[in-house]
Amino acid sequence: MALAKALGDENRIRMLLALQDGELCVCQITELFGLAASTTSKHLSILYQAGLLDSRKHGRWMYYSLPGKTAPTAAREAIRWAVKALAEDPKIAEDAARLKKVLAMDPIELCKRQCRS
Amino acid sequence: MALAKALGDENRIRMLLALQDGELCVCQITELFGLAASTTSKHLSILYQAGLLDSRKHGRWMYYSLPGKTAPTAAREAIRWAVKALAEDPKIAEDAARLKKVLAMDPIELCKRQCRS
DNA sequence: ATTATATTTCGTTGTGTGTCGAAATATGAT
DNA sequence: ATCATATTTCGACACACAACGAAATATAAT
Repeated sequence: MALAKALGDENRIRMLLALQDGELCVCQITELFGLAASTTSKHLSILYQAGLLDSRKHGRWMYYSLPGKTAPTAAREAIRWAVKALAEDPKIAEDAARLKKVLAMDPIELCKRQCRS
Repeated sequence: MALAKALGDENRIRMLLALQDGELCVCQITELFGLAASTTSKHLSILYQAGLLDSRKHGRWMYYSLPGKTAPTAAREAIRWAVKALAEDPKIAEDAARLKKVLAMDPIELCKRQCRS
């Protein structure tokens, strides 16, 4: 039931799908969606607690990613459904496009800096 | 996205799964969950608008059921996921048990009467 | 036509929760 | 040690929405 609830929020499900191409850190996702960092963190925490995300801490950066095979099958099936269900959604496509820009941003100069590696 | 939101409410997803064994009318679902009739109606309406339910009016009774093959595949996949994801959920099992009692109730005498046929 | 009943619509109320900013925590850099 | 930065936690607020009861609608029964 926590799964369904976690996926019930638009921003959360979009965050989940934004991770399809690999892990992102909180500040990247924050930049991507234009939310407060604390809000982003909360959403990611909810997804994580529902088993929908893996996390990895590296220095000050917290990376979230779609879970691997270790994840409970219920969570993996939920993700597979979400990916399929929203494959055509224009908002998801826009998110993907914006994500490219975020990934291309100069990691140093950024106020909301991109934090890769 | 409406799909995920519709499934994000606990009562709604339980109502959906309660329809696994066939159509039910609003008063039966109302009895099953102990909610106000108007609340039940609203939930069913939201599920219906998301494409997750079929409906059929027969006399004064409104029957809701899981959609057939005519339904959009997105909705059908959502239902398949929900059924699978909550197959083991104790609340769903309790709902199914209570449903049996509701179906066994005397259709005539019931205050919240069962309304079959 | 009138009455009874099933459902929906509407208005209201209360709770949940998404959002933010500020403070706290954690870690890296100087 | 001090400072900078990434994230989380906390408190407050606003808005969404689930719940109810009452009124409205629809249909059957008398």
